[in-house]
Amino acid sequence: MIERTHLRIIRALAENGSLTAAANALFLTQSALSHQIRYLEQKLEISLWQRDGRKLRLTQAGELMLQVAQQILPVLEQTEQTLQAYSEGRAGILRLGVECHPCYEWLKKILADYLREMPQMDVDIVHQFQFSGMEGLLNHHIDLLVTPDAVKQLGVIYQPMFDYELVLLVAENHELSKHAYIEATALQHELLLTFPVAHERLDVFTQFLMPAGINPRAKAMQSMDIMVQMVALQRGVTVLPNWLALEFCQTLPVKAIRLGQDGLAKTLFAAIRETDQDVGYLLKFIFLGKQSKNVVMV
Amino acid sequence: MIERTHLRIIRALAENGSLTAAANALFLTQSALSHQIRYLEQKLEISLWQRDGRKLRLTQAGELMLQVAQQILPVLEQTEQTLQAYSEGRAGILRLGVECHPCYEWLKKILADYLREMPQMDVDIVHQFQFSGMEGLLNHHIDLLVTPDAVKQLGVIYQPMFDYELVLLVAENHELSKHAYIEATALQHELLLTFPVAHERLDVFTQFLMPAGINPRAKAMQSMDIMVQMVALQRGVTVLPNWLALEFCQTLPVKAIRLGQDGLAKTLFAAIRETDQDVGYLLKFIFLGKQSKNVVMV
DNA sequence: TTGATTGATGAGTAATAATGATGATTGTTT
DNA sequence: AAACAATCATCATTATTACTCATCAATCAA
Repeated sequence: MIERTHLRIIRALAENGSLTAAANALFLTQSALSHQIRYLEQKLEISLWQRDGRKLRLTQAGELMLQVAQQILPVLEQTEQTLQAYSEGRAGILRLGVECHPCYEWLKKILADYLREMPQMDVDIVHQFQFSGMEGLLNHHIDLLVTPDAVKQLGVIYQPMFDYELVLLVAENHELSKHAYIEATALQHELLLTFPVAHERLDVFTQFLMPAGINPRAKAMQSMDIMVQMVALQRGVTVLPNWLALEFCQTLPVKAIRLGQDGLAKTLFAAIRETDQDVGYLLKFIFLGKQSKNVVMV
Repeated sequence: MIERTHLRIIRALAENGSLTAAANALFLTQSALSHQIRYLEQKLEISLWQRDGRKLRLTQAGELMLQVAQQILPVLEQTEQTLQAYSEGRAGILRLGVECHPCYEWLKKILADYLREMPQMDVDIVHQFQFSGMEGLLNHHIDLLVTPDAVKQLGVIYQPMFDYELVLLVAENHELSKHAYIEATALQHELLLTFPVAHERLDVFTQFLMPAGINPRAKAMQSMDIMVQMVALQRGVTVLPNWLALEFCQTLPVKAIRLGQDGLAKTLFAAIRETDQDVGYLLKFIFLGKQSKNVVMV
């Protein structure tokens, strides 16, 4: 019954004083407005205005409609603006998932840039999942998953963002610190400090130690900073992304050493649902992620 | 851009789970809804939903639209209901003007009935006017004027509601109380207690005393009740509508006497603007006013 | 695999909205 | 007073928009 036009007409009439003026303001003819309101009046069996001389005067019903118009039209106009922002990928909620500790460290470096460039965006970071980050992505609990494992999955596409290398971190005066690189056997009798996750989810184990049949003592630590402190005090060794390791090398007596002759190369991927391939704010994140070398590698 | 249909469609989709179900709920075809949203999506360059299997899932933009729909649609629906009530004359604000004291007394008797029969109506009573009640009516400060003077006025029509008679009220043991009626000369030496308005606006003067050239002492009183008390105590006489006078006769030692052989007949009119001739809540008031004999004459 | 369900899409039709022309009324100016 | 300008209502016509029908593609269950 009551359509947006009717509200617009009533408001324009109130603002411009006459139907003709209102029509001009709305880029329509006076006739059009007259008809529109007439149809509504017929439907509702009500009078919205009365002629008073050659002007129109709103009836009580008309005044009510005007109030409603002044309440509703701004909401619609605001909504259109916000949707516009959505469409240009400027606004929305970026729901990010991160599963691994290095991913989270990397994300912290990236995020400030993203928020600076996308002032209308909110960001939710999820790192606890019922089952896995992938499941969170498929269930629409998150819209983008930062992961180093590009496991093939129907309906999900991956974009590589950031290449890095996992390196061993040892104390500067540790005997291994003299080597340019080490083999798995060198770790046989070391204490390996790790993030508190299953060994199957740690690349040092799956891609370096286990293939060589080596299984050193390991100790899970809650805080990365304490982990590194302990390395500096020769109470163990650990494995970190090279860009993190390099940072610590600058402030602590620790040294980074390549794992294997060729190093243990990794890539951070952005996983998104295939259906979200052209969602602006996701693409923007991926774009910034690909530029992250400049931000992360100080 | 965003029209009511779009909001209805999004809401129906959210409520019914599928487009087809939503279409049924709206008595439209699935195709119609699909098209409508498609056009809007094109206009706004935005996606409101995505296919997810054979169901649809709202995007963030769609969720925003849903919120807006849930905010706005109830307002419109409520407004239509209220307008419906307006159209049937059930709701609105009855802005009444009263100029004379007897009118106000009469109104007090009527009003309860009106409010009882029109539960959704509010009533404003205006008795102070810049210039006159008529001016208030023409300026749209009031919509109905209760007046005993049906002065011809362009654009204003009168409806007679209630006939009454102005009578003299004297103490029971006053010498005039023996007469069935009195002439103006009988008041020559009486103290006339009046409402606090100019004598030209009092019918006793204009239609009874002045034509006979009589000009008794007069005293304006603020309260009608005190005025009558003083009459009962022989401290003066006064003139009241017969139905008010009769009430006092039942509780106080006072008597009502006709003014002149034929009595001083009056009529209360409802004055409304010609343009409001078929405004329901005004007609209802006039209708009840015409039945007021039963209410007022106990 | 088949069949049923659901949504998208294109073409055609029905319904609605806008226009232009005209007449009536009102307020102003000559 | 009379002529004029401004304003709104109304009618007939045209332009636009919304809806339906038919059909296709994709999904899901039997």
